[in-house]
Amino acid sequence: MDAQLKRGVLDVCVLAAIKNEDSYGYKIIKDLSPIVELSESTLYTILKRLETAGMLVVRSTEFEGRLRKYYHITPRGMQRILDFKNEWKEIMDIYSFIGKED
Amino acid sequence: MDAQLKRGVLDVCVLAAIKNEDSYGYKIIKDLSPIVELSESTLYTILKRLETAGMLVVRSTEFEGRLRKYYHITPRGMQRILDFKNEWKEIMDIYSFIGKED
DNA sequence: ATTGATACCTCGGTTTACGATGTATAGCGT
DNA sequence: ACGCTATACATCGTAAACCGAGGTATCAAT
Repeated sequence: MDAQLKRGVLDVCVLAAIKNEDSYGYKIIKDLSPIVELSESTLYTILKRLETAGMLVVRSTEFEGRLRKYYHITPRGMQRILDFKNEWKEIMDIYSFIGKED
Repeated sequence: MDAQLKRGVLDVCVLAAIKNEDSYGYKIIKDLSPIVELSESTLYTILKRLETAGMLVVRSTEFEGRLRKYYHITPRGMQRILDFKNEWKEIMDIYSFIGKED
């Protein structure tokens, strides 16, 4: 999928990936891979960004000798998802316009 | 609408705006404004980009003393629209994923 | 004469996806 | 013992692209 098209949706995808159950970086990538491909460098950048924005909180744990950071969505993060859904109507209007009069 | 969300769709919007009838910069902005807001600086950047990519061709004319550059879509530009429509399924999958299990 | 609409364009800032690269542990096959 | 793969984190530099601010110019209306 085109990199430009991902902008604006990747953030929300990551939030959606942790919405129902806390998750960690490596697992988020695996879970999202059937839906959207994203690299590790991109994911960790997004996670840092969302944390700074207060849309998720981090809890560092140790799992089988390896560091594992669990991410938990905040109310602000949930709101971000709702905002995106409200914006979806506009996206659909754009699609209708593009497909008009073939 | 969020600037990031526009990426990847604005190009196609501009192509769609000239798809059925040749148009010029100022008019394209007016025609698109109900669908997507975009600034002049953005539009002219996009037009130059699409021209370089061979997706449209330009014809300069004079209209009531003012310069007016008409843009005409090429087969490659039409193909770009088709490609976008094929990518739409992936976008819908993303939306389904985000809305899943509320 | 001044304002607003029409019509074009450029520059710099900011955001963001991604490849390349680095660190470290655990487990498996040879 | 050694290498490879999977797991799991992180940083850096690059390129793409939207936009505000600013610039130029014509024409109509006040």
